[in-house]
Amino acid sequence: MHPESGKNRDLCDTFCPSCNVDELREKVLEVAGLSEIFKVLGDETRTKILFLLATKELCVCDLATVLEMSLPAVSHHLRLLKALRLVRYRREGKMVYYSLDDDHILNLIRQAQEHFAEGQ
Amino acid sequence: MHPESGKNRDLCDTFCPSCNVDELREKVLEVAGLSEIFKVLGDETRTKILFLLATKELCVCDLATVLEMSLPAVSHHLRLLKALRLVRYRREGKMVYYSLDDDHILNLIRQAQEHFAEGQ
DNA sequence: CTAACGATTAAGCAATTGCTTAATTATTAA
DNA sequence: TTAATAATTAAGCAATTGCTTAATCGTTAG
Repeated sequence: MHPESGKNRDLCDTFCPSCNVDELREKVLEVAGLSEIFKVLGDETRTKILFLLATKELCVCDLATVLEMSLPAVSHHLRLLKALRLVRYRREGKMVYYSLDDDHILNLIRQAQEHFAEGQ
Repeated sequence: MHPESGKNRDLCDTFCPSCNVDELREKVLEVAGLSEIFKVLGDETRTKILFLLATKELCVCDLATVLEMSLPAVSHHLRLLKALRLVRYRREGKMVYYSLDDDHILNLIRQAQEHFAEGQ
């Protein structure tokens, strides 16, 4: 095998060029927890909801109509978005209006649109 | 109920303020298919892989070591990333080296980092 | 050739996800 | 109060996901 030259390697027998495992493990911590945001947007319905709410506030029923989905299904997604503080809600009589509570998430969507637009 | 004033509404009995369903359905098409990118990044391991490969090319075995995962598990993720043209690979002897094939995806990760950094 | 190693693939499984229907809550109108 | 409507919640289910182990492929060394 190879010497234990500060590389913590258990799998490969060979060395990779200038690869310090500890350093890389340290570095990868920068993106820890990040996927939670991406998971939210990983569902098409949720991206659509956020995108729609970015233009104006809408009630659950309207969202369901536009998205052609059942009311509980939409409500389920809104609950998640609410828990992550991405949307806020406002009750008005029998209806509950939702709106975007985090403009920053829109940048992510726009960035993805660019990515998508740039072919590949 | 309400008149069919070009609103295609099936669910609510009431009108929402200045809400044209057809228009919104049109608009929402802009984000259709977008969630595919987010789904990829929705898995922590994949985000980590992309982030690591952004710094330098690494073999599957090294990735497995750094991420403390089994080799097949990592290979599985790389296969997906390869299919989406996010990474490229290069065989060198017994080892296969992967590297980032799409710098644009890094912007998405950075943007998410900003989002994360800005509290909440 | 055979043996060893890195990587991939296959099969199977547990956990998660996103929906459904049904029941419940909140509000308003009669 | 009762009835109706918008929304939420609960329970259950099918599909998907991400892993595991085992088998296989590709390359190199002996």
